[in-house]
Amino acid sequence: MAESRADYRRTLAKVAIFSGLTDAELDFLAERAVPRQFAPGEMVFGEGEPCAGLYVVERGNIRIFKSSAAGREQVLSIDGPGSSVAEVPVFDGGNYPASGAAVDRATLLFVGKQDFQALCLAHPEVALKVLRVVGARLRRLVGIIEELSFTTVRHRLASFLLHLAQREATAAAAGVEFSLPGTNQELASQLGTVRELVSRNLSRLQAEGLLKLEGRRAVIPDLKAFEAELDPA
Amino acid sequence: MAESRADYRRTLAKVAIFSGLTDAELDFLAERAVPRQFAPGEMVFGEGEPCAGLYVVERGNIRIFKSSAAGREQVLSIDGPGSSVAEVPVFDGGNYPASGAAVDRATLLFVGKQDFQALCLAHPEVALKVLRVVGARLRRLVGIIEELSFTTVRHRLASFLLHLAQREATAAAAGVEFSLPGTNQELASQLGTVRELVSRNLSRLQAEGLLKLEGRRAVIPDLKAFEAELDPA
DNA sequence: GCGCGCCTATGACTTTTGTCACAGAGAACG
DNA sequence: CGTTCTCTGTGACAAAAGTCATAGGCGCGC
Repeated sequence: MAESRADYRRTLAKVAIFSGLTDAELDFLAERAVPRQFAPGEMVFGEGEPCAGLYVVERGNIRIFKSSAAGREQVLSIDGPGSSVAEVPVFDGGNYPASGAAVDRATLLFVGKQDFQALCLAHPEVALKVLRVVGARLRRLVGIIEELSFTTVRHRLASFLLHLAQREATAAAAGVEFSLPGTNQELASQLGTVRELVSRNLSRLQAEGLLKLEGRRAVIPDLKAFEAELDPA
Repeated sequence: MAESRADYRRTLAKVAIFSGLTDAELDFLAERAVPRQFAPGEMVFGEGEPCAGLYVVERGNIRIFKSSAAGREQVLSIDGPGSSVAEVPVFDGGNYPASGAAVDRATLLFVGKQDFQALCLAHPEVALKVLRVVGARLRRLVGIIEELSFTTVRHRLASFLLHLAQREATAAAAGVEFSLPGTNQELASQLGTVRELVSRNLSRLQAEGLLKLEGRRAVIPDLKAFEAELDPA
């Protein structure tokens, strides 16, 4: 038990909103944090449910999304180890604004609402850190709105691929190779569209020579040309 | 001077994030707040500019929006008296994520970044209140994403009209009358589309008998029927 | 290695959205 | 009163998004 508590503490210390806390303060949280295991695809919380507390990702990834009556989903963010999730509803007392589900096998630490609020009152800097994190989240949402409102599926897909490529980018290498994360369905729900359009647009980019596909491996032969595709449209 | 400072204090006291502060604390802010007047349509701040502080709306309305290279705009929110604006970039140190402009003749109070941060450190509850406000903002953004991603322009327009009508609603009256705010262009940028589609969809709703228009005055003859339009689609 | 389930690709089609051009209503102003 | 400006309404298109149905690939387990 003492050992796992030490583990939790290590996990918590890596989280942006808890950085800078003393060991004693981390222990306060670690003692109260409840670890929870999730299978791939398992729901962590559902949109509209009352919020009991926040989660910290220890292992795996969690996908935050909205779902429509027609069965479509729109991903709002995917958070990995070291991220915290659902800080917001903890504070405004409302329900979860969106659903959360494990992408893969994931371990999360649950921190109760009251414990967290107590911590914030005792340590004003924590609240400021939460605000920073929430600010980043807000920016991301604004970015999604911008993309949905102004750009085409093709553009969003290209921009998504570019981000993937830039992560992998080995300096100024000619051809960047990377692999497509998840299924086309999952890509679609991140881009705010449907499976078929992802498939079609991938084909189209390939036909135009901007992209080469082999299964789930993708290569962008000419990064410059690819980027140029994003500017005008 | 002392008089206008008392005015500022009155204004600040009405703002959600400053509620509960003592008179002395409000004075601290009121002394440092800088009043600024804006003409209709005038820019308050532009997307990407470094953020110097937040604004409190004393009179008038401010529109927060994104604009695209192609000249389209997407409104994120419209805030009236008693609202605060741009709290977020104050905390994460980044630039303004969107632009702000006065809708009508408006008076805003500017509160510098440092003054505000100092206040938050001295009064942890303030930070918690900011988090509540930001939480509401975040929910609204998620709502916009949901609508853009899942629904048609027609649906968004109908839902917008319904909200207007419900405000005006005199109990369970048969026909609700209200007036369309702003031009079709402005409506369009709130709904994430273009002028023509607003015009066309208004015509269509009218042709279907769900709506009656006379200039900018609108009447929904049968609220039930109108609402029913939103459920299935 | 065969079948099954899940995923992809794609053609054909509909609906929705957006663009362009232009005509006309209505207010604002000299 | 006529001019000018802005806003609306609409027809005619063009482009993008989404739907439906179907064929085929790939991996996994029995």
